[in-house]
Amino acid sequence: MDDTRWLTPDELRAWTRFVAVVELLPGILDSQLQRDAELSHFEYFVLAMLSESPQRTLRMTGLASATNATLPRLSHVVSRLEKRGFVERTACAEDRRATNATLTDAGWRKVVETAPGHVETVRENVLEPLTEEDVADLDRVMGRVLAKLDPEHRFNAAVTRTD
Amino acid sequence: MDDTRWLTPDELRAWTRFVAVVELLPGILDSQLQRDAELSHFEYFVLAMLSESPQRTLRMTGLASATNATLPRLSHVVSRLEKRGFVERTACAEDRRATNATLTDAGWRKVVETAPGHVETVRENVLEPLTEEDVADLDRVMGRVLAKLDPEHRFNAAVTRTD
DNA sequence: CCCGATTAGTTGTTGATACAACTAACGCTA
DNA sequence: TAGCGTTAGTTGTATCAACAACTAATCGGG
Repeated sequence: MDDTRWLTPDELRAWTRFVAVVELLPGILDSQLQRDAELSHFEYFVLAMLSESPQRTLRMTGLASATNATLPRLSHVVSRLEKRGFVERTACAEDRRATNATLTDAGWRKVVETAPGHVETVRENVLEPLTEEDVADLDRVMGRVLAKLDPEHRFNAAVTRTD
Repeated sequence: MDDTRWLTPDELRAWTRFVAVVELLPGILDSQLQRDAELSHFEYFVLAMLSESPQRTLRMTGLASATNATLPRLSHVVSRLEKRGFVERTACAEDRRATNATLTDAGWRKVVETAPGHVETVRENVLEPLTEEDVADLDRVMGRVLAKLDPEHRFNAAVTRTD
């Protein structure tokens, strides 16, 4: 009945630590951004993805897939960002079903002024305690896991590409 | 004005992949547990922490800190689990302000029958794509990050301990 | 022994996400 | 060009988490 392949002690310890970090990290990122920019990490991520896109514009579907959001979720978030003046919706010329989300100048400035604090948080909490070799190992290991979780390389498409 | 220490290309790539995994993993864990056991990952985690504790019992405060939950959040979750018969609240004898949360027999059975599927999901999505060396590196790197994020070793106290 | 401060926990409200249902537009085929 | 299936996006509802306010019990001086 029980043909479960349980984790070895080494695997268990690695997994336990990993899942702890996965639980803790979002809270760290969210609270710094919330405090300093009144942005959730996801909202910041949406703005950042747009800021790196040609014309600072992406289709809703493309943006959803790049941020791993469902379309309904993204639609709500973009509505909020639109109310705050950071994003603009424009009709898509080629396909009248589609909607383009464009980063406004105010949105661009928001990203520019928010990024340093965010980077500092990442550096302090994640990169700082790591050696150069650790960073290389992290990159390799996460690359392998990511290949499993996101084989299509949809997530964060602008930056993640290996090729 | 801009004395930000930006990320090097290597750091950026490692971070980008890491944050992608951090975004994707909770959804994977949640949906498997929701589908197979009607439990969120957090609910499962609460039950699992209790199952590993002496007398299958923990104070609310201790359970909150071990699961990185605020007390209000935990209180609500325990209420739900109590309604479903998996957990019982009992008054604490030594400190009448305190409440003990105890895993019931039904809760224990729930953990026992849910664990294999969960472990299988973890194995398939995280451990499978990794070599033995990768697992060791993951353990080391996460240990270092965790030491920064959770210096008190409160999270998952039963298993994470190094000593 | 009593009063302020702290600790433990619960409850209510507000905001965000998931899920489902819906509208609108495209595209293929007959 | 009519109709069916698919794709793009929005809107409404139910659930869960964060935050604040609250109650109750303990602790630590005077």
